Amino acid sequence: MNYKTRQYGDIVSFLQSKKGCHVTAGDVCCHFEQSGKKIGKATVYRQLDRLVEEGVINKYLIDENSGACFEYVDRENDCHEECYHCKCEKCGKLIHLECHEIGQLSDHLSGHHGFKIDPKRTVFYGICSECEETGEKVGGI
Amino acid sequence: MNYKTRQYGDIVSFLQSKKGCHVTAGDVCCHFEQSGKKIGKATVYRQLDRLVEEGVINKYLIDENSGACFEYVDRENDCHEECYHCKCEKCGKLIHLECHEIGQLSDHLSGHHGFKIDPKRTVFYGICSECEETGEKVGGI
DNA sequence: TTGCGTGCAAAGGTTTTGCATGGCA
DNA sequence: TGCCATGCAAAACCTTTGCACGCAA
Repeated sequence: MNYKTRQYGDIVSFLQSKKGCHVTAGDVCCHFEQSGKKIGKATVYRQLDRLVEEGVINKYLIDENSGACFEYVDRENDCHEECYHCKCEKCGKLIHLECHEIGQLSDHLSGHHGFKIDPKRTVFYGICSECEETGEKVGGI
Repeated sequence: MNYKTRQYGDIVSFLQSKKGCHVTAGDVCCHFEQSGKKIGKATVYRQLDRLVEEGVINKYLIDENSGACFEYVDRENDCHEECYHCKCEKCGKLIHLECHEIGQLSDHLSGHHGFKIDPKRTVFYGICSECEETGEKVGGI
C-alpha cells in the first residue's frame, strides 16, 4: 500500500472534510456512491486500514451496532505527546484534554502497574455535560 | 425473562467460574458444546443480555475482531462501578484496575470538564511491562 | 394452563478474502 | 514492465429475529 491512487486521495479528502467527526466505513462507501465516484467496499476497508497505520486517521470502537469509526487526525491543532481525548457516547463530540491530571494517571500506571499508556489509542468514553443535562438514559451499551 | 431455566443457571455458573476473565458469547457457546450440554446461540445471546440488565455481568467492547465480551461482576470483592481495563497493544493482555488514582481522574473530568467517564467503554491502551522489556516496536492495534 | 424460554434456521450487519483486472511508478 | 491496488462476489463473523415447540410457575 504505497501507491497514491485516485481512491486513496478521494478517501483522505473526504475524511479531512469530516474533521472532528466520526465516520464509519459504511459512511465512506455511501458518500462516494451518492457523489457518483463509487469506490468498492473492499477498497474502502483496505485504505482505511492503511490510513490508520500511517497515522492519518484514528480508529475507534464506540457503537457496537454500527462498526468501527474513523476520524481524521488534525496534525496542526495537535496535541503532541500528552493529548488525550474524551468522546461523548451520545452526541459524538470530541473533547481534547491536555491537563496535568492525566499526566498523573499516566505516571501512576507506569509506576505502579508497569503499564505505559498510549495517548494515540486511548479514548475516554462517557457523557458530556450538555448531553447529561438534556437527556438522561444512555441506552444499552 | 424471569424464569430460572436450566440454561440460565448453567450460563451464570460458567461466568462465575470465569471470574476475572473476559468471555465472549462464542466462548460460552463453545464451552457448552464441548461439555455436552449444548445451548443454542440465540439463547446464549438472550441470556447474556438479560444478565447485563440484571447487573450480574458487565459487557465490554475491547477487541474489535472478536465481538463483545462479558465479565462476571464480583459483588463481594466489588469490582463493579469503578473497574477499568488496560489492554496491551502488543500481547493483548488485559489488566484490571481498581485503584484510587483513576477515581481521582474521573472526579477531575466530571468536575473540571463536565465529562462523566464510562468505565464500561473506556479502555486504556498501551504497553505492558513484559512487552516493554522484551521487544520494542508496537504492532497493529 | 399461561406465557416466557428455547432452539433452529434464516436474515441482517460489518469486515475479510480470492481472483482477475486495472493502473501507478 | 512489475507490482500493487481495485472491484466484484463470496465468505466469514457476530448478532438478531421469526416461529413452533418446550417447560417453569
